[in-house]
Amino acid sequence: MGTPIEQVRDEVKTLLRERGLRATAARIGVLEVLHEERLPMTHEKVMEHLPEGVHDKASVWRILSDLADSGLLRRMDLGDRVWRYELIDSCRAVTDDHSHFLCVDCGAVSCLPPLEIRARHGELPKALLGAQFQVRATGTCSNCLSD
Amino acid sequence: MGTPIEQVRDEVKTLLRERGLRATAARIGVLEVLHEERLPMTHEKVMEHLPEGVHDKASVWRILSDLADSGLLRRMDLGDRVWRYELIDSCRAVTDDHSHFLCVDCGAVSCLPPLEIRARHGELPKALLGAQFQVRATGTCSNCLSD
DNA sequence: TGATCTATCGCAACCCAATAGCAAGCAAAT
DNA sequence: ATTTGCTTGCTATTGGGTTGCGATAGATCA
Repeated sequence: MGTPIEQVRDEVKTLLRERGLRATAARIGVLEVLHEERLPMTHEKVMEHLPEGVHDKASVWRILSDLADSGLLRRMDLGDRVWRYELIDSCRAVTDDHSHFLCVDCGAVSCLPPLEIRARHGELPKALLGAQFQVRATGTCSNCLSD
Repeated sequence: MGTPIEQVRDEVKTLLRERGLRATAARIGVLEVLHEERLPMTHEKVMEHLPEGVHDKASVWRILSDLADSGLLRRMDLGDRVWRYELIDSCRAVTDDHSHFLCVDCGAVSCLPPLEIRARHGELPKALLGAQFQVRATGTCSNCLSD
């Protein structure tokens, strides 16, 4: 059935076409990068890993937000005012809306296990029951701690 | 003891001087606005409420971030990529580091009661024990729901 | 396989919140 | 009242993100 890379490429093409999007080289490249890293990446980081020939800032920005709109990527702001994108597929096993840990030192991002939120005293206000909660944890990761 | 407004002004001056900051008209104006609103405000919103004579965008930006650095304001990003500032003093009664709710419809911000976060299964990873958690809730506020 | 249609790309110019640099202004100490 | 140096206000710049538009190249059909 071809090499693992070809296999990923085929899966990615299918994903795109399923949503009525053309499977262009640029989109495939972006998705492959995200597939390989399996973590939320900034536009800048994605650019760094892109294959030769795909290097237009605006295009990659458009690709990232189009793919997020069509449900292939999750778009998030971890509080440092930079959008990050993550392949939804690679995290579906964890939880559909999981949280992240951002190392304030090196900027590394990691995924957190499923969390739950409660009021510390009494119950949550009713208006909040339908709200969407985003949790982010910031701190120093174990790598940076040992330096 | 003077009018309530004069009283606020005096308190604000004291707060500034306690941290070695000069009690200038611009800083006092910013703090008074924040004191009156008692909610996280964007730079833009602060500008709208400033008294005559304080009009410089860059200065207000500097004031806001200086005051945040010196611990008078809390600086936060509620996920819409705009900094908001809130008088720490005005919320001390609630909790020292509380969370916020942002209405995605009208943009109104409100404070949440103290929350606690747990892992849904098992325990939190040890690395997270020293981390700082920020929770933000987004949704539709009761005002907008009834429209 | 080649023609055609049109989504997408690549380029360049632009937007805007946020910062930096610097001279003039003003609060505070003497 | 004078001096000192923190702050302001103006201007220029940065940096993440966006837009307009002609050119390119997937997808579809003959």
